[in-house]
Amino acid sequence: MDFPITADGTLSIITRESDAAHVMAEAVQKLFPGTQVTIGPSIENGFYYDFYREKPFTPDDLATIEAEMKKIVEGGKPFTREVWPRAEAIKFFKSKGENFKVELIENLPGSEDIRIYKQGEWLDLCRGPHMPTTKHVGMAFKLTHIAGAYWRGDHKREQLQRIYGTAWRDQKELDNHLQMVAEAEARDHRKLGKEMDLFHLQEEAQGSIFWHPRGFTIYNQIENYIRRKLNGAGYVEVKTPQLMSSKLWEASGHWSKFRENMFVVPDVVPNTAEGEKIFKEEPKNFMALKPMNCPAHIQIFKQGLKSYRDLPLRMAEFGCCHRNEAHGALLGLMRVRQMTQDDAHIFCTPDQIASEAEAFCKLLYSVYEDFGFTDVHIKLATRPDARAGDDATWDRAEGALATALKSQNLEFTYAPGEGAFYGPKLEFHLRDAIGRTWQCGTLQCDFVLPERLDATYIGEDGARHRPVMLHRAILGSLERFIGILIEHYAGRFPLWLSPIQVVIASITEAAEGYANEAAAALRAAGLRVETDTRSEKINYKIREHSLQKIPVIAVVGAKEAEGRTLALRRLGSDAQTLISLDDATRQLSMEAKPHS
RNA sequence: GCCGCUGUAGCUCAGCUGGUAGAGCACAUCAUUCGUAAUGAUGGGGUCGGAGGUUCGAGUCCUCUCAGCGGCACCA
Repeated sequence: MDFPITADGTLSIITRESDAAHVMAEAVQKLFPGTQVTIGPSIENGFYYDFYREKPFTPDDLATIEAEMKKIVEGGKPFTREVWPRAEAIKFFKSKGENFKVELIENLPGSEDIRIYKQGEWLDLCRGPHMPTTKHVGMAFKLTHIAGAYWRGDHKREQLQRIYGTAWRDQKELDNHLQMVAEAEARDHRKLGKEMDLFHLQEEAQGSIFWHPRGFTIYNQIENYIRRKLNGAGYVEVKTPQLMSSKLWEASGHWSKFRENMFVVPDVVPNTAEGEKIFKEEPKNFMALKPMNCPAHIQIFKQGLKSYRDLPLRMAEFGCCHRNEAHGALLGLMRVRQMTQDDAHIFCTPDQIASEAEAFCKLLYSVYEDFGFTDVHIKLATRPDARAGDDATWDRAEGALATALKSQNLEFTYAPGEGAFYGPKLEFHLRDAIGRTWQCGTLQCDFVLPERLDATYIGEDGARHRPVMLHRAILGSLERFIGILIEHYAGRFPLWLSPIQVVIASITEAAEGYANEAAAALRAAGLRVETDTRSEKINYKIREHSLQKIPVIAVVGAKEAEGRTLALRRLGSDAQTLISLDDATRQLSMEAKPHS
């Protein structure tokens, strides 16, 4: 950096990544003439640059580009900063056929300088700053992958070719980083899900999960845990229909806005004869699999008269929802077409929003703490362009959510324009193994749906009033949350969640009877226990169950049978503790007791 | 949905320029009864995601299609 700082702001000392992006762009333009440059920011652990080129880059091109980059780095060309008049900059980039740069400059606010960074002959429009020379980039970089991306993030605009890379101070740092990426990939929930026999997916039900017995044990533990939490927090639980008439979705507004993502079922009896059309007649009425639970919950709310004394009414459902997600969006457990939300709707008065929002945040954090999540990223998504409701209502709703966060000193960032059409929302994001963040918890403030579906309560004044509806979920969907949980624990679940808590492995046939007896004792205490009495060596059994990430292996041989003891071995340790069967039962069942 | 990559036994993967499929693990059987991360032997198992095409002949080339993966877009 070779200019004084004149404005307030934070300055990232490390500009290596954006330097590397510039070097990459120069290399690409040298190797692939005619390629247009667009933008190339630094990102977490790396950088990317988007190029416009008819022919996409191939994985082989990456090595060629890297080699060219190394030449540029060795050249040690100084980065120099220039400020150009707008018109000249536009003229220059136009003459080079850099249409995207021209568009960028034209869209810069009039007051802003057109800053150009040069590295020898090559130059780029850039805010900067940069290090003194290209040599400062160093050799510890690597281009990691290629992807498509839209110009300006707009799917109606040109598709660009994005090249991602990562750059570090020295080879050791780079190796470290690559090593960490490899380790993170080993925690991938899809890989562990297969290895640990938790669930699977297949073509015939793409985007929907086949839960295996072990995976479903985890699922049930979590559902039961949330149920206890909700009971303790004053919720009531309901169950609503899977299929409902399109009329209800029309009334709620979802039919017009989200129909293309709904699974619609014609309300017609199909033909069964071979060779005939499936439907005799063009269907007139349609049903839809519910993509969300709120309209159904309002139907329950509307049964009978509600008084202000009934509010806040917190209605929960483990609601199974279907959304016809775009094919390219599906991803393991993280993005599915059938999901079960830990959903609830709080019907309340406007005065109650703040206290309910606050109580919800507390509840959410107590749940996340039980699972050991500390890295939670909160976003407050505000009014989108296409929305229902007037601005005064939006002001109130956004204010209430912000207040709830501030009152608990929770840090958050604004996501302008990303709210739902009916109201603003809080999003609670968690990270997966490779650092991607996923929305899990949410709290949404809705003044619109109660209006559309005509929910009312009788106020103190004897008149009908509109309740406010708070949509909220803590886990989000069981599927996604379990996906994140698998990666979070790297498959090593705490005892209360582990599908199999104890494996009793016998050393010889003579111990088989005692192994079964001990298993029965542990099961009677509520533990999930399996026995392994195969005629295999104990080393073999230990290895197998350790790889299966069984938290406790109890070895029994003649000695244990004789003394009615268990030799316990914990996952991740090779220490053995000899303990009486009675004590083990007490101790393990205590430890396996789920949270509440 | 868009761009790119991938798709071979239950799993992980090999199969160069086209000549009618291989390994390890797993599984089955037999032997072994062996104290804390892999006992040995034998055996069964795939037509190479699907459809079509080129060819005397295709896992290997071409077209279409489906799915998965990496991103992008979307996400009530």
